[in-house]
Amino acid sequence: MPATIRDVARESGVHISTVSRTFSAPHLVNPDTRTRVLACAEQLGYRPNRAARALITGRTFNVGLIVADIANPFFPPLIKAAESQARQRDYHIFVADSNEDAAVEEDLVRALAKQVDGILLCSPRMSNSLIELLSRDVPLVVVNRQITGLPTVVMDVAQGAGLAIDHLSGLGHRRIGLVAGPRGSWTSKEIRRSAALAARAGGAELTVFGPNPPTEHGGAAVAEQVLRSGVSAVLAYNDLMAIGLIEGLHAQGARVPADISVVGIDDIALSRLIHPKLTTVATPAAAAGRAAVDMLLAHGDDRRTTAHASLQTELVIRDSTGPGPDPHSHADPGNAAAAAPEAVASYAKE
Amino acid sequence: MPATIRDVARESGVHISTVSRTFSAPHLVNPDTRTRVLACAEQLGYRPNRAARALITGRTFNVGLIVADIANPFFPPLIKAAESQARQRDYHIFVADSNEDAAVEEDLVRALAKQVDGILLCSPRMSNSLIELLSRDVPLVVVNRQITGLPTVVMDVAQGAGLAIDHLSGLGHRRIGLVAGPRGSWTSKEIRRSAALAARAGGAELTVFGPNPPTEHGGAAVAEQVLRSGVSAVLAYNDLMAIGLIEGLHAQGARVPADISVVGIDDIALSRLIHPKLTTVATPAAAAGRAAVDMLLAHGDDRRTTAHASLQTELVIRDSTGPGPDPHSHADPGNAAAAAPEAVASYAKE
DNA sequence: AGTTCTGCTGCAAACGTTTGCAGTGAGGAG
DNA sequence: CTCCTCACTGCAAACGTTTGCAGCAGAACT
Repeated sequence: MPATIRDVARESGVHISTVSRTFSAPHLVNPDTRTRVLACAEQLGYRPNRAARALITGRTFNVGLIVADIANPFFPPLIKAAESQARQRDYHIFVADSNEDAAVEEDLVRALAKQVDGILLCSPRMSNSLIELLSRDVPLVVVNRQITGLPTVVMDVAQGAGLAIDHLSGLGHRRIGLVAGPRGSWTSKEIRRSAALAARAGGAELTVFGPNPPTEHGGAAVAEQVLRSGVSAVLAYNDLMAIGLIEGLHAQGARVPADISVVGIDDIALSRLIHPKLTTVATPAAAAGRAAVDMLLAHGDDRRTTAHASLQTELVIRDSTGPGPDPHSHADPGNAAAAAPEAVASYAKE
Repeated sequence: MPATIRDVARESGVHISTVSRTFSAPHLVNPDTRTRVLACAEQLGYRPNRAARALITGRTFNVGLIVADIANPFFPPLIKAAESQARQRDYHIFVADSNEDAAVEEDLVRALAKQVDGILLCSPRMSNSLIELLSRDVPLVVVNRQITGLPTVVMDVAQGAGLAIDHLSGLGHRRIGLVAGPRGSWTSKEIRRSAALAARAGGAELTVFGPNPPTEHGGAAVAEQVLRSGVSAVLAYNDLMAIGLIEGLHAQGARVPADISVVGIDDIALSRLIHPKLTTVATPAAAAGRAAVDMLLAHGDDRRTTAHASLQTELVIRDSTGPGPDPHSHADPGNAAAAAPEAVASYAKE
């Protein structure tokens, strides 16, 4: 029913190849012919069939975008930026949600592979080796994970976590908790690594809780354990967890930041809206989305270019952090000792 | 480079048509042959090329999903549900963001039309007539707008707005404000219509502010005007605006709900996390996403089925609403009179 | 004048599938 | 034994493009 290239050809009295060239290689056709063809096309409402084009050129002008959880407010700005950037280049974006599940993620990559020119893998939960394997089938750009040999875009969350810990130890906190993210997360490992370093440098002790689901609920669930452990400040894997944690702490009767300080990571819109306003590490999600699309598309034909982009993060100090406890009245050491094994146990788990 | 149907045929010693049937009409091929073909396909990593399939069948197994703003937390749950529902039926979803712009929206529909089997138009900003026009090119399901002659899924926000106003007038509020949404929004009109009705029934006066951009910022921007108008309670077009409004009111020194009550619409995750917890009308976004996909896909070949789904909403009373002002000490009537023209003016605008 | 070049256009093969039709052989009915 | 049916499989056309090649006219050289 819709007009095809043949209809336009017939109407404008030229061969279909000329019509084709009018669209895909305008400089090869006589200006007069071109305007005539364009007029007919316009009048017939002709739009090239992308499936047919894809069939022969092998390029679909689509890109896939796989995220762990669309409902996590960290992702929408990234998706939005990627979509807009892609659209500017006449690309469209398939968005898929892996539900934080590595197996689903793999399925999605495989399913999408045939109908896209490349895939943006955001905060993947798969193993590196699987990702490398899949990248042989379809161009991949990995966001929020460093993998040598593949193009990647990461937020320098290690730097950010370091700043956060420095901030806390600077406020006098000597026992700091880290609420880890989900199991497969590279970011979570990075944060832990960097936080541990910074804690040591600042003369503080770091206790790790997790892994946990990276949601508000995941944060709330660990609140009691955090409180029992006797830490006076906590860095959470992301804002959502930090917010959940604060809720949980309030529910347990603790005050933030008077009794315990909390720092998040991401700086989602939400973190300015809760009470207390969240101190957090701002990550440039939109910039990452744009960079990833650029990288995928620049990439072009020469597959083996493996660029790496590392985006700066920034500590945003708001109201959820305050001075550490008075050194003479701090928590019962027995309690503290009890907490240590937990930390070790969860450390070993991942 | 990737395996084609021909490779599988050669490997398993059958004709390509048999391979094709193995996948698209398994009952037509001998079980033995089928298993052999499947084995070869598996081994070669064969996946049918959807573009080629689309070319001949005319079905792409893709659907488009256009929203006004991905970053609006109302949409992600809807998108997530739609994506999941679609994936269950082996469909994939193109997500696009119109930036609240009707012209962009039209472009997106046109661009997507050729490569999807149908489009979900969520909270469109286009005119009804344009939507009807476009629906001749591509099957459309409209979400959050009632259009006769097209399949639609709406949240019964009129009912919800009525409940909200009843709640407020029940609390003794006699002068209620309505912070309207964006210009092209059907939902905003519905809310206004229903709120006006309910206000009259409850013996309250309704003052309309807007239209406004449906964002936190849009809500904050109108705070001062709301305060000056002397209303003691406000219903906002959505939670985001309600939250922005509360921020704005706080900034002006007003307390919520002591000085002024605020009700939102949507019940986004956020509304439970701010302080005070927001009283709001819960809309079933995920259910709407699923219903819309079902409708589009059930639709199938017989184009002219125009189902309508109307999803129940529900008032969730939290902490941002409280009793109305003491009748003897209410706002300066001169002030109130000054506010009325504003309302009328903005009413006429849309 | 002959030759080459240039700018444009047509021809036809190809991309990887699906699908109506025709062909095959085996088994059952008469 | 013959004929019909049935279950399966092969054949080839089609879907709407792109693109290498060839053709053709006229312009610009020699």
